[in-house]
Amino acid sequence: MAITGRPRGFDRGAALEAAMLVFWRKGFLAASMNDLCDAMGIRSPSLYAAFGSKETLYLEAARHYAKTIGPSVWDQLKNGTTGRESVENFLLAAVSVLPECGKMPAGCMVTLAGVSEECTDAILQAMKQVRIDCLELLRTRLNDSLVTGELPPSTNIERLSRFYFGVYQGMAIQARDGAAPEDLKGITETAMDAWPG
Amino acid sequence: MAITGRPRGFDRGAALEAAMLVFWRKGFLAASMNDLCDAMGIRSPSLYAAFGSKETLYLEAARHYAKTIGPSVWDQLKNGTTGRESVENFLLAAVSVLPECGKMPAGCMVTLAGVSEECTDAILQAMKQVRIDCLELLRTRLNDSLVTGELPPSTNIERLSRFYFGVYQGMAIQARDGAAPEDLKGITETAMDAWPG
DNA sequence: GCCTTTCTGTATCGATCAACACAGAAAGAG
DNA sequence: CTCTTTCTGTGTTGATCGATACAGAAAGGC
Repeated sequence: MAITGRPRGFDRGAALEAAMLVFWRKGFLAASMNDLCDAMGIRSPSLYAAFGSKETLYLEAARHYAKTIGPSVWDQLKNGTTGRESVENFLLAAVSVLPECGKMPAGCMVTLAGVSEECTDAILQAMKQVRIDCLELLRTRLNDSLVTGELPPSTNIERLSRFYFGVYQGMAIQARDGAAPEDLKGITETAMDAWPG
Repeated sequence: MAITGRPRGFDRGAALEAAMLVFWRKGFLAASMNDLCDAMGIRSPSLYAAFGSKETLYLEAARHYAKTIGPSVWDQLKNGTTGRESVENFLLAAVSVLPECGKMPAGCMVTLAGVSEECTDAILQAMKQVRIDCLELLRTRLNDSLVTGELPPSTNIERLSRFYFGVYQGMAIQARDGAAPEDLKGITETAMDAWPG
């Protein structure tokens, strides 16, 4: 069956990107349909036809964030010969990504989303799952360092991964408050002083 | 001039406390007048007569939070013979305050407020000022340890205070996600490993 | 050409938002 | 008692929310 009917008059991917930026900056509830339509350059019937609803648009925007923005930070956990180096690279990537930069809002969309009960249950659950997955990435990397002997056998991996995750989250909030990259870099360097050994 | 007129039929302080809990849990935007009136046990004309508007009610609720909840954590910075002990007491207080407990929502109202642009400018500015004041409390305490010689003269106080503030903020977010006190305690203990020396 | 299909623009839906008008109720002052 | 003052309850305001109905426009298939 060939495609037929009037073709869509806008770039769906570009519209999704624009919606992501609005949700990232304002959150789910504060981002009104007017805000979204204006940023996406379309009218609401086109939005609903292409994305379903405000809620499903948010979920897709969050997935888009996790695919395009997230990896620039979290993939750094695979970049490093040692666990310590990997974690430091991860935090340093956060230093350069979290501050406001051009059209990109400050902070992390996933970290700041759903911390207040302003979203639907589906959104809260989805965002929480992403955070669980992120924590798991840290846990996995640190566990690798445990089995290779880089970390002493007595190391509490759960505790250490939660700590570095918390450092990332704290940096995300301070970035929202306008912290400069050098401020965040200081946090990173101090956090690395807590590395075991 | 003696007081006259029909006396208020509700406890203003108790109503403010109830409003604080609603704002704390849901945030400014998601907390509707209906939510607030129900929790406070009054009708909206009484609310407006006693508190002005939703915005001024929020600001007063935030001040109430800063006077009643905040000190249980931040006053610990004065409790300790050394700076290290004070900071550890501060974080341990956060461990016991941040998780959900009875009617108290999880997390820190000030930390979670105004991270998304869902509030009025006045609220955003007020909350940011509170966070600035908190950071200053840490900076002051650490500087004391610098002048007493507990911390080496080369210590970067700005960096260290931002670090421990970030740890607190990260703990606040993880508490929102349901982290248990023992999870937060692990973060605290790891963070203390970063103490200079 | 015409038919079918899909998208776009206008205009609007009911619901909910924060805020308030107004009248009655509850106190003290005289 | 009456008068004044202040608070409470009912009901409603205009604005905005997310979401659509509907008609016309723009494409392919025939």
